[in-house]
Amino acid sequence: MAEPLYRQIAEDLRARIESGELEPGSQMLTEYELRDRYQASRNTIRDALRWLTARGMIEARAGQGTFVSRTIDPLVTVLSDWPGPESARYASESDDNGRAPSVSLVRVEVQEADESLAATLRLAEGDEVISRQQVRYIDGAPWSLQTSFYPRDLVTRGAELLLSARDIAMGADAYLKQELGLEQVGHEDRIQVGPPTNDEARFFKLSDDGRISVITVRRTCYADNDLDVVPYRVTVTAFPADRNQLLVQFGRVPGLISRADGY
Amino acid sequence: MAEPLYRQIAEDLRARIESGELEPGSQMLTEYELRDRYQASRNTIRDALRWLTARGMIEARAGQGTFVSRTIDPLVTVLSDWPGPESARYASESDDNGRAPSVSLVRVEVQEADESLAATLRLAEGDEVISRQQVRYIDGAPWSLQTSFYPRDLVTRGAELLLSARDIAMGADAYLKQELGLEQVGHEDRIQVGPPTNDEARFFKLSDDGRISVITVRRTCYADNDLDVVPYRVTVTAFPADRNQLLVQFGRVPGLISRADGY
DNA sequence: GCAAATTTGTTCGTATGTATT
DNA sequence: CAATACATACGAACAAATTTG
Repeated sequence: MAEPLYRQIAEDLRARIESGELEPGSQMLTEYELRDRYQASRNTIRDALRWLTARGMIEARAGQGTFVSRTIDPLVTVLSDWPGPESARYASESDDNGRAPSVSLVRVEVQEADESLAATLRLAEGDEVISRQQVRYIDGAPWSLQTSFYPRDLVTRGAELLLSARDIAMGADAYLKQELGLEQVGHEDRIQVGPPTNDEARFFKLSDDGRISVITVRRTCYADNDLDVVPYRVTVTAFPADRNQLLVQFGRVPGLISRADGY
Repeated sequence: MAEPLYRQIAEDLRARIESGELEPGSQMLTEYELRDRYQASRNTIRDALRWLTARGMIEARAGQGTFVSRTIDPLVTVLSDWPGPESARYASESDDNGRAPSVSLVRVEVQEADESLAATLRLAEGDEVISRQQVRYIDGAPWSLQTSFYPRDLVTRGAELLLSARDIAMGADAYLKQELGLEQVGHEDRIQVGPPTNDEARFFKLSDDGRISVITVRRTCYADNDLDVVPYRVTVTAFPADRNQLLVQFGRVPGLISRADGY
């Protein structure tokens, strides 16, 4: 057997979708109709449909039918211009498409730093950190989930608004500068991609087949400290890969004002 | 039925894997043994295993058995320090793990620009471009696939080595500067994640279930031109998401020398 | 609001094919 | 070649979700 039957059927359907014969959003034949059409068992048809589902080309809705996937217009997040977790500049990132973004209220917790977080923030494992979580919605659908971690120490030193479950109106960066003289001089983003956690799948309403990956951006922000730089915040953002893209700009590029200050 | 049987079984196995009871690399019980163990049919067991496979937790090998996945030590590619497609600095990116990287010979072709490429390089659709393709291996396994596109015009103006199917020893950037005075002043990276194309799946030996996403970085490089900047190269790199991470640094961060020149 | 019809989801049993040891 | 283990394929029945009358 050169190709299994279910793959042949899947390839045939794929060709019809890619040729445009089956339009995005349109309903496909039912499993029983496809069984008759291809002279195969329903289970074999289901294997073929599963193959297409795994590639995001179709989606099945129980009780309704199977539909050709619509392509999502991705939201582009500019990392190099990314102001931080609680900035007012969110709205401007996507309104070029006329979509309505919104940001949830902040959920604030005091947690103990795990090993990885402690190492990044140069704390001891178990030291307390403030976690500030925000959700970003577009047209009412959850789009990204962001959690910032600050050493508890910053509150002790005067940045008490970090414990407030509201947006910091001036932005966290400006606030930390005003209260503590803490100024960001650099940051590092680690980008990794993997299957969603159960929480993420539930939160973003991702199909539970693990098909859609989540892009995780872990940003460490650094402030000046005489000779060295010290980390003062870690921000972890989860972006479902089916609706997000990232953009990074360096130096002089069209549409970006050159910044001579080093970042 | 709160949870389908196959999901209950999958969750039980997942818990055993995550607890360490089933070690990475170890062989799991066979489908028939699991059928007896869980008092379910073999097909239901297979549904449970498929669920775990979709999450990359296990992998089945026909004729051998099913095994708990080993975690791959990811290669971290530093985008902000990424010199370009044909630099000699590749080797230094991963040898901290003692792995052996290598870069394939270049495959050079003259192609016609498609709509997207033409728009980015400010050409007309169908204009000729030079494509230079390279493969990167680590320990003999394909790790990333990179294709750079240059306007054909650059060869006419004197950069004839672009048509040579060998590495440009001094690096493409230095070569273009020497021959044409073309100097990179900025670049933009667009990062997107999606299922592999058939070609990518075959090339990277990804399982054909579409489980592992591919990170695509599309870099546009800009050179100076009096008032404006002009694009002169597009580099598209495909990174299988199971073995790659990206790192982006801005401003002053530990381990990075601050660059005051704007990028 | 309920009942029927439609459609996908889950589960079982069985048989045969293919890859590996 | 034989044994083992996963892969493919078929048929059947019932459950759950959704729409429709």
